[in-house]
Amino acid sequence: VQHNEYCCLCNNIRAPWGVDRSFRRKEVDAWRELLICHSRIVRAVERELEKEHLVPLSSYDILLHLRYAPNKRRRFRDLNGEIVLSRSALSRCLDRLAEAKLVTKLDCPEDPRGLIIELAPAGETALKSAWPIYRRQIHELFGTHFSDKELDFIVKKFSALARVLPGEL
Amino acid sequence: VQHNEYCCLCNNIRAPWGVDRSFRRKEVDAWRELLICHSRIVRAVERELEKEHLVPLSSYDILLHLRYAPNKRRRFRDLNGEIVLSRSALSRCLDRLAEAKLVTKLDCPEDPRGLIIELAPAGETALKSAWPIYRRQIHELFGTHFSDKELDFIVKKFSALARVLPGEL
DNA sequence: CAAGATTGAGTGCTCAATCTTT
DNA sequence: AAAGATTGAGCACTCAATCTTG
Repeated sequence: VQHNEYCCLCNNIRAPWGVDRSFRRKEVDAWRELLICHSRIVRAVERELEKEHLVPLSSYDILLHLRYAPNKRRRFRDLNGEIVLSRSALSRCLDRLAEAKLVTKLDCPEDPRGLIIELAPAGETALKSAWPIYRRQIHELFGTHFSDKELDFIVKKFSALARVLPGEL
Repeated sequence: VQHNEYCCLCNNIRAPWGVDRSFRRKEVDAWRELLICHSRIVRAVERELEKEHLVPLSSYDILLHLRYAPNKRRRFRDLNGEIVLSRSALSRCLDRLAEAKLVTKLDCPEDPRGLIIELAPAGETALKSAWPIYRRQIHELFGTHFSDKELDFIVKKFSALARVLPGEL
């Protein structure tokens, strides 16, 4: 893959229609490289999880939030916003997880409109099974290429960025 | 959004089923924050582009590669691998772009099996229209939060990582 | 058979509309 | 009207099978 010869997201001195002096080219370059790495790593991880008949990343994320929530329960409203999925995607993903008996849907005592999601035993098992594979993939495809200091930098900057970025909607 | 209270991808001292001393927690933390920022930024950018009736990121990426290719032409085979999309996704996206007259499909002289994609004038216009919006979004949601040195670091490390990562299967 | 590209079936995400309860 | 959650229609991605040419 030639990232320098052919551009992805304007890997050239000039913007598509000419010189654009008012932007930092670095910003676009950095963003482009992040996009490329992200897509490759995610694709590889998803393939590996699928191959081993394990839950996909989106489900993993949900199950893990539940695992560490008080009583292993969480309101739909709260999951939404903590999680990478959008509201409707979360709703559909929870349907699948409930169908597969990995989570249980419960009525909310305080608010009849509300929905409580509880981690089912099978959900915890699914989490345990997926972790070694996921962990190995993160290490091999990502972590192993960075030093401790570099990882500290990424954690610090990107968690700050995440807090500033718009969550849902 | 509470990334510290409830975990996304194991934001806790322990792995789901107990202590796992053999991995660097930093790796998972860094990966998690990248995932979150990526999903939020991409979602925001896509929404903004859509709102302005501009091409989505996947199309933008393809058109831009063509814009800087010799004669504004590129073989399908070559586009695949330079681009974020997978082979079948690229095929379908090119169908849409050809349908919209943003690119033209041509026969390949050297190899009858081959396919040449050419950037059409309307495609170049689409690129020009989308850039200011895209550029602004990258700046506001991403670039503005990093110093020059930090961006240099990201470009350096992630472009090196991209070269090491598996491209298309 | 391998390489280049497309296609069918299935899955899952998107927005916007909807329904229920406050 | 607003908040909480679901749903319908549409779109775009995935893998695997297919077709064509070398």
